Amino acid sequence: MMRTHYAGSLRGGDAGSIITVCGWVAARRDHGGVVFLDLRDASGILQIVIDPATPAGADSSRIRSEFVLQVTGVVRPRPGGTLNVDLPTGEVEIAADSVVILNESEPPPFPLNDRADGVDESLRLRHRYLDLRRGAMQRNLRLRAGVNRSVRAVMDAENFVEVETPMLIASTPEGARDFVVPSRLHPGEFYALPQSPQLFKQLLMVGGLDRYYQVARCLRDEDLRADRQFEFMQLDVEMSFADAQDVMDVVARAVDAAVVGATGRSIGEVPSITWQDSMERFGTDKPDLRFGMELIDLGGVFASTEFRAFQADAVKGICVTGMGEASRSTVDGLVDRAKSLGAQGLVWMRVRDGGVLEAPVAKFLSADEQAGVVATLGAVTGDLVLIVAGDRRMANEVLGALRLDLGKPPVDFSETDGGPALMRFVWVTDFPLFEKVDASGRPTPAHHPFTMPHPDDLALLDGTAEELLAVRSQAYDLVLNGWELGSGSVRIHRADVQSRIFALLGIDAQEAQERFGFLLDAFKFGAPPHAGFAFGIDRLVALLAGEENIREVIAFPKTQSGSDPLTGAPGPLDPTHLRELGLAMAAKPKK
RNA sequence: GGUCCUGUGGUGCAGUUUGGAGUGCACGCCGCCCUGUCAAGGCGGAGGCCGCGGGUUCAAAUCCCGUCAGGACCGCCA
Repeated sequence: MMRTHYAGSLRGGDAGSIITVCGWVAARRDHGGVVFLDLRDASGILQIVIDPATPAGADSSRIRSEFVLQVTGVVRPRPGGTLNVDLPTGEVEIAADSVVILNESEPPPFPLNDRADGVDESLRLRHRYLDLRRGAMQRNLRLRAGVNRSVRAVMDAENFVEVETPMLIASTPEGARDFVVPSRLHPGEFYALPQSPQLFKQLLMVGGLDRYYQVARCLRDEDLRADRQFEFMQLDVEMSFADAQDVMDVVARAVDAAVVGATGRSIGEVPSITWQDSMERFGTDKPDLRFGMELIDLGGVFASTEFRAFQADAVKGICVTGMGEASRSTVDGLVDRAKSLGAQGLVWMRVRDGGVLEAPVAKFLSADEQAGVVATLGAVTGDLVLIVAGDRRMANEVLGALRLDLGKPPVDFSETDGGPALMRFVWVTDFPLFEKVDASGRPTPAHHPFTMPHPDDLALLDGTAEELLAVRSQAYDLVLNGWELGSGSVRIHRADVQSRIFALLGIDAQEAQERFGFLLDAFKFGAPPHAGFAFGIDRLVALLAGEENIREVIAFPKTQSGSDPLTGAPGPLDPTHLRELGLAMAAKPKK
């Protein structure tokens, strides 16, 4: 046994014990005679005192940062006046009898304490094994493990069966770009890595598993973002003989358990909003409910306006509290931002005393219209009113983006100012079945092609493009503070309905049979009605950790360009390896 | 595919706007001093391809072009 205690576990009550601890040197304070060491292990930091007169003093001048030590000594209360209230172990210290240097260390390339907060991320990733020693990373990974533990406990308790699904599967060109793996035994053929276990979990329902879950790795070859990696983890759930509400209830219990475990606070009742309402009020399908600044329809105010720009499909506005004094360049920046988001322009108005509007376009607006803007938006002196007119979807999305730019609070669940931190979960329901309809009248699915249409809208499936876009699905998203945590739906469980949807999507019978024949076949043998959900573990953990970026909660993440500074991946394959796989480079790669 | 930001001793930054000697700050590192510190303190020292390449100029960390790397975003992400 190399140690008797964890360094961070010792308290005043342990005084008098003779103990052995192991860990890394976090700091060394050499007074010429007595030497203080801060010894760090997974549990925390403990002060070691080395008296030059003891055997432990022999090597003390050699010891440097990140040396690995085994220290034996007696726990003793710190002398009066030298207690450290900032340290959980601050009442005690170890008077070292013996210090064994288990390993030496070069000076670390960056500080491993809080000073590392600003260190270049690629340097941290190149030496991730050092970065992981830092308290912040230790906390994040332990938080992550706790979230996994909590959700598993709920799923287990509710009789869900954990089933693993394959990583090497057939490529399906729908949706995200697949990562592919060449087959050695079948030269010229490829496996794909799963974007999600979607089809398998539906097959598990046909297979009578009744309730399935998996903490599943998903892979998508799409560009990376602060909240997106090639690889990510989902709590994947599927339930037979269940409706949307059953699924949402289970997911809410799993998320609640994770949040309670992490923060001690329940998420409470999760409210719902329809997709339609979310788009109209927040200009997005993942609304951040931590603040207001809702989008207001000004169509009524400008119903018979003379102002050309407002004779549009939709006129919508937001009122930015207290921004009326913003500089012209700031406001011009908002105009540029709106244009870059696809707006024709952005009308802005400063609200002055008495509801007087100061704006370049004021002269084009009647007194009634100006008064209507102020009244409808509830604007007061000092506010800035922003209005976008044009296509309704565009106007909503542009204002939704501006709303976030101007109002989004930082990601932070810590207790601030003694008040409760803000977690605003919301279910977004009644998504449209189709995202858009192309020129030939062919729709693309908003969720995935296995989503059950809303029963009231089935008749619209034979309709015009406009009617197709109005078809609602039985799909639902869980949103937290503007982050899409996950989505789910009631699935199609009948071969005839699934074939009809495939046909609508332009997948003819032969193609459907080739790609998804196994699913359609399975549906011929008594597939139960089923529904499911999947939510992103990385995103939930990041939000619970107060991180803006999921790389901070992933042990070994990729950079934005998809490379790994630690291992050097991706890299070239040697010619022998390529030949074995039946592959040849079509062109000399760049670099 | 696109827009924007960043790149200066091991680390974090200032210096770039308005070209004039690698000039500065903090930390770390090395040496010496120091027996109660808490990211100890004092004194001294070492350490630089100003990401890389090209151009303009008498002169480039600084201006221009290109490129690489990292980041934020748009597209993309059923």
